Amino acid sequence: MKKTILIFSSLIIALLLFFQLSKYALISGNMKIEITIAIIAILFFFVGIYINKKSLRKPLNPNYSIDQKKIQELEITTREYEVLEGIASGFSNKEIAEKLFLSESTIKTYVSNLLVKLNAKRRTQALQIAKSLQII
Amino acid sequence: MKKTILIFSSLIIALLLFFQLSKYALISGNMKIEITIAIIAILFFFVGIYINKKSLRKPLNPNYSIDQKKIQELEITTREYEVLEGIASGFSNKEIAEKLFLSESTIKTYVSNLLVKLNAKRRTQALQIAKSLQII
DNA sequence: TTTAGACTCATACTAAAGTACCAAATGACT
DNA sequence: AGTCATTTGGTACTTTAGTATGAGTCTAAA
Repeated sequence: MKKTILIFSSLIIALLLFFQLSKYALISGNMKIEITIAIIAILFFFVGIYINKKSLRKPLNPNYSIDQKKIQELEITTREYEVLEGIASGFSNKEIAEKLFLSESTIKTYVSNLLVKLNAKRRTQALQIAKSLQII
Repeated sequence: MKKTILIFSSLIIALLLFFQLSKYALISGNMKIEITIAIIAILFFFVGIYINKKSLRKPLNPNYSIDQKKIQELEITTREYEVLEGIASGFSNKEIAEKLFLSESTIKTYVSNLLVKLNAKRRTQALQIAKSLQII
């Protein structure tokens, strides 16, 4: 936010200076009116692009935030969620077990729990549902 | 593409007209130079914003557009891709077979082909890879 | 100090998924 | 006419995945 204010203030100052300069140049007859207008047009064209880019960057990222509330609502525990992440990464139960230092049996238990909680029949369906619920 | 050209041409024409008008207004002394410049500045500011939005809409949505070239590069056939979509929707081989009016054997063949082409060991990994390659 | 929830693991299954081959029909291209 | 890629399917087999059930540990709360 502080940065934005700084950028905008310096922008305004620069523009004011530019106006004064262009006015002086016109009065002293060193510059044609068309060129002045063209320069201003180009300048503001890019200012518009710049401002627009700055303001657009923020409302775009939030598409990727995970819904923590939903996870709690579904009563998905920490371990279960870790297993879900493993599934999303394309790991087998054995691989997930190795990564979490657990036995494959334990992973199977968690997977079964997840399938019930997500109302899915398969891990791939669990992924699809988890994505639609934005919990992954 | 045709639309873009049309918009730009009409934009250029409008600008040329505006330039002529502003010059006339200045010569006839009906308008002050500062006002003219201010109008031009504001106009181009918004033109810049508009153009930017137009041109940004394409590189932004493409986060969700599938990479057809990649699909061809990987030599994934139509049927194989349809099966991949079925997997992404969380369906079992049998369910995919029913939806495509094929036997489960055939689906298995396609799945195996997909796994080779996507260099994956499991269907879940295939999904993860397919997503990272933006082909799904 | 019970109690409930989360975490852990095991056994014994059944059901999917996946592999390795093979084979035949089709359609486009040479 | 012959080649090539695609599509389709089958058999036999191995490997994962998933279910059902039971049980032990630990911790925080009632």
